[in-house]
Amino acid sequence: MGRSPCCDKLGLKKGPWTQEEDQKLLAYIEEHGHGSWRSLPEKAGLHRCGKSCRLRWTNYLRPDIKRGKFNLQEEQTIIQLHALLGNRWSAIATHLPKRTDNEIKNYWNTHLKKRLVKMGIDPVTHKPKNETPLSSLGLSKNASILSHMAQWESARLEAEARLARESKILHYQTKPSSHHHGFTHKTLSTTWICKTNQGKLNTLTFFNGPEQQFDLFTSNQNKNKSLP
DNA sequence: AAACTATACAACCGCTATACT
DNA sequence: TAGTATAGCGGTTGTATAGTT
Repeated sequence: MGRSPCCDKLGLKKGPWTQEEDQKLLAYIEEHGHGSWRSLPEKAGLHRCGKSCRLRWTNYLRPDIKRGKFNLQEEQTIIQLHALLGNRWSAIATHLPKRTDNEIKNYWNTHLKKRLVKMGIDPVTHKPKNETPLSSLGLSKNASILSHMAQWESARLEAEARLARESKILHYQTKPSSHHHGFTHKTLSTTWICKTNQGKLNTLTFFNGPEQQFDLFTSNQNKNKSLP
């Protein structure tokens, strides 16, 4: 309900962090842990609000963060998970160890989204933008894209229905720990069969946890699943 | 070399959910 | 039970840098 007023206080610094500030924050957390973020800045000798400190820590200073370029595998994972989850960056981040939701979100917005648009795929729906009939398209490239999209759409719809059912079950079985999206991604561990538009069957293993294998589309006819 | 534009990403804002009193 | 503080989330903005004219 109540919103933190900490950032509104006068005299608190905003904008890019300096090395000195980073060091102060790091040193404090290494020694004491972050504890209450609200009281941390004063204790650490920083003229920042607690929220700013928390973001700096979680998105940049945390030692278990992998920085630098995303590799192909990571890119594919993001695209695939985005097709299923939409802009649920924190949920996507749980399947990319050492990457932050902020980093993934930025990478999606600056790289991947544009790439899909270039390919003629709507980055929101993950469907081809213009519903041009197959026959009028250059088949080789577009057909594989459309095939890919059809498979994903099929899986996505199946997943949505499944998750809707599971979330109800989980609601009774456990107290949901995650936030407003209504279900706990981390607790789901499911493999099921989904049917593509071509009537083929795929197995889909879903969200076993960050350190376990994320294995979508294990059937043979889906070797073309990867996007360039 | 300077001005302008595009890109990348760090950081902030405002919201909701949850924990606590 | 209601009110408040805090954490976490996604959207958006600001700024530094690279590229182009």
